[in-house]
Amino acid sequence: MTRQKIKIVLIDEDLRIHEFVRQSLRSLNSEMHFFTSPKEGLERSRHLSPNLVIMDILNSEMDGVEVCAEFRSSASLKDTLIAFFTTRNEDYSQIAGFNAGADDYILKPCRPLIFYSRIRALLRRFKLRTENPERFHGIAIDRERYIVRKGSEEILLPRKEFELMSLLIGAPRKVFTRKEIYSEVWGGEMDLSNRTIDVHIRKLREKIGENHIKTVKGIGYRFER
Amino acid sequence: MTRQKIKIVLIDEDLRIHEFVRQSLRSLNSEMHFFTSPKEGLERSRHLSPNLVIMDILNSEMDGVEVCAEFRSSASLKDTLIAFFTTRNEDYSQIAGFNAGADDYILKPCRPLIFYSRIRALLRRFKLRTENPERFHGIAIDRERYIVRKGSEEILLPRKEFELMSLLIGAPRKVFTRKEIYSEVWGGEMDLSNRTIDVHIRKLREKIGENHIKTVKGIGYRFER
DNA sequence: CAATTTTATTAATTGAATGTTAAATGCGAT
DNA sequence: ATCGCATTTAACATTCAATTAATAAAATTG
Repeated sequence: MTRQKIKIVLIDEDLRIHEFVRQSLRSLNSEMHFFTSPKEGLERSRHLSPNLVIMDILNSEMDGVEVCAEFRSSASLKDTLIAFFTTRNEDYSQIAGFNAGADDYILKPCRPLIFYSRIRALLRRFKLRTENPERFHGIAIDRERYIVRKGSEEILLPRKEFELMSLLIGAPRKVFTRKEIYSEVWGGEMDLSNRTIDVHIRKLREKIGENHIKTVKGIGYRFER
Repeated sequence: MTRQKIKIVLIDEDLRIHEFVRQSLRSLNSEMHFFTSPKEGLERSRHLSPNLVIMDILNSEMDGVEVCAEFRSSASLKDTLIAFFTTRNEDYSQIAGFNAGADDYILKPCRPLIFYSRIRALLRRFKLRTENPERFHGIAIDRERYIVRKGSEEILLPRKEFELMSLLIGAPRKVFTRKEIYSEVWGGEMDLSNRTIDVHIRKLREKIGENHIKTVKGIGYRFER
């Protein structure tokens, strides 16, 4: 099994922090995505499905705690590790951060090595969790190469099919409503007479096997196994 | 829900710290074991298999880092969460702690609420991994997966049955009138000659067992565990 | 205890949601 | 522009949840 790169998202308005994080974590084999706007970071994360998000708690447009809560309420992102990295060292701020579901709260300024150690400790736990064999069920997506793996087979999918697959697989067994699917994969509102989701589901079932995507009539679809 | 108690081991020479930890974590549903000697703590832990060990890094007889390394090299304890709780705030000490496999490094002194938040964040991650829903007994709905759990059984229900079940289970033992049921699940006014609720009740009883939904003649239905 | 009302049960019917295929359209690369 | 593929639309088929219908059983009432 090709070990997947760890995906890290950083959200911070200060570009010097981007540089700090890049440098501190350079020895991790990770793919990093940098954002200055929390809104954009959150939106892009829905598709990136990062393993770890590092962000400041203080942002001009959207509070980090809100962003954190958003992550936790999204089925496909609720397992994402979240670490706050901020100058805010007030008790209530830390407590609010942890209450919102944060996994660590690191104070600025911070030595690169300490920062690296903490992040590595987080990821170490995470890996234990994801390497747990019961979680790995044959089918996985490789966003970097834009393919879906099924055992040793590599399945090439067109964009929409890939995004749809990616969404469903992001929260196995969760039922995604047609609305959810449409807004996540296509964006915007769906008109009811639209059979385009069905057609894409059909093609996915053709390619990955008929038994993986179950339909829940009147609600939507869910991915299994 | 029968949830297994979290097992916590504290190793600290200072008895006031024992008290601090006991107080700070009292709202966790945990079973705590206190030790002043790291040797004893380590030995007893081999039998206890705690979920979390909190310890000072500085001990007269054995260094915390060594203890930590011991845990990590023991097959049965390598999944145990380890948090250092210490006054040693030198960089090299923290780094050594994390290198030895620690999951968090909390500095003394520390506010009880912050301490609690950090420990809870650790356990939150951990529980995701270990909490197995198999132990659950009773009936509950899982709207995300659109299933009803009965013990370890997962019951699939069509939409209306699911919504009806969801309504009844939302207020166990409350009697729902037919009118209430109709307006909540179907919407609008019910016409009296309508037997559709009865049929749905029948199907639910078939699927979740005959004894959970009681008829209150002339009024409606109520759900009991 | 009959008469009446209410609920139970089963089977048949209906209908909306989804499945399926093919054709039309869009769209990027050359 | 044109080719090749991705995506959407359209038309028709199928499925299965939801309802209705019909009959039986149980509870309530006088």
